[in-house]
Amino acid sequence: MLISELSERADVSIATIKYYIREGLLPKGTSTSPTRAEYGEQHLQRLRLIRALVDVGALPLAGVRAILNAVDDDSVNLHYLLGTAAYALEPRPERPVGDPEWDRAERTTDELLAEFGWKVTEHAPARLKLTRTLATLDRLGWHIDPGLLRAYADSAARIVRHEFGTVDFDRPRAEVVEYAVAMTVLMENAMTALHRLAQEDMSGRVLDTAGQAPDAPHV
Amino acid sequence: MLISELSERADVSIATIKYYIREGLLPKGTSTSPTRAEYGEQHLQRLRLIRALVDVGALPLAGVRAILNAVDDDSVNLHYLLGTAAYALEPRPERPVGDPEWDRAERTTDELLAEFGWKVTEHAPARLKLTRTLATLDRLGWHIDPGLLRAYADSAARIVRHEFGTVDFDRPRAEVVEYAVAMTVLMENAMTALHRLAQEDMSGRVLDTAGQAPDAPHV
DNA sequence: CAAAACTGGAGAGTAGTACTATCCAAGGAA
DNA sequence: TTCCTTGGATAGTACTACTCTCCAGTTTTG
Repeated sequence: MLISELSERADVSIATIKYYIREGLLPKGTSTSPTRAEYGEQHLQRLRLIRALVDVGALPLAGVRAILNAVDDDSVNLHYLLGTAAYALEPRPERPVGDPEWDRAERTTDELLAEFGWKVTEHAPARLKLTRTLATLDRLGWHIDPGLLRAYADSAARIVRHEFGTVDFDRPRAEVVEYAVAMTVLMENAMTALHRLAQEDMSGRVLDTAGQAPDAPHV
Repeated sequence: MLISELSERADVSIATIKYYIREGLLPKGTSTSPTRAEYGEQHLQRLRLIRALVDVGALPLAGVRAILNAVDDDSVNLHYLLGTAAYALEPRPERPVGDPEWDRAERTTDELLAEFGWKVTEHAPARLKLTRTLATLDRLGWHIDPGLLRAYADSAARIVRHEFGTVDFDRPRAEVVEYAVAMTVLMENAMTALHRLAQEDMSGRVLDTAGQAPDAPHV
């Protein structure tokens, strides 16, 4: 197909497709004449994946590029690829030194990981993210209930067992790899959405709502 | 305290503090002379909350402003405030018409909400977010296992019960309100971080990792 | 008491991200 | 043959979140 058809089928403007090609997110079409190039189904699928990661996953293009490079590199195994996705999802926060809140948060994180027997690398972005969140809450004067944290971790473990149960590792690598990336990025969205829905339901049950509708934003 | 002390204690540059005041995120200090103004502890706390929402919660400043306006408005009850926070967290996605994937996803969302008995408004951003995520996965050719979705929802319900258990509704309103906002925004971070940590652990157990370390980004 | 440093306030300038628009000459379709 | 589309390149735009510079008045310091 020509670029115009690709543009229409993926619902992405030609200018944007050209931009993605320039930026190395999408491979070039195969030239058939000096002013014509042919695009295939794989271009369409890739374009849809990019849009999904950008629109739904809210990833910066640099992150998308990092993930796609790893996806395309056959020497990268799946565990490592998931790691790459995790890195792309989060800019690496640097660890402040001599910060009492950070040190306390780090201890809490380490204890939790030990308690659940989770083996993750020292520099896993998610580990730093958790630590930073706990340190920030501490700095704001709120100390998180350890039981709540354990409930989160317990839920995470349960969910991940479910997720891995749905992966068919016998399918072609490219397919498994794209599925894994979509799982990591998109289902995280679904999870936070469900969290907020449960919160809205619970807050409606617990709190007085008489006279105020919660369906109009207060901006 | 003067602006320089506020800047130092909150670890935010004077220029940025001035910018926040201009943008209406932070109230002015009380002027003591034409070139001097006094800032109090509440300025410091507010500044820390802004930084937490921006840095850890990755909220845009417009979203932070919307939340803070609702926090400061005593006529806004807690249920409504949580709704405001939810709106600030997500730009309202518009609903495409005549899109088969979207319609299927919407049906899945509605069924799930009905099954769990969650009462949420029609236009809840989280509801649209979930629908959009499911529609996107559908468009990419992956159909989510209903059991997995139910596992997510189940975890969300369990977590929210825990969260509401830790809130002391008898404390002063300002305190409860800030706690609720922090809960919504920051603990979501903690949740996704734990999800990724559980994923890394599981992927290390299930997949071959020989010869490759997952702790260096593939960029 | 004079020089240096700091203050609040205002406006302009900057860096990064993600496009979007314009131009061009060569090909193809009506 | 006339018009439209194409690939390729370059420049421009919109938005966000600061950051810088300037100013005149005010403290602080030597």
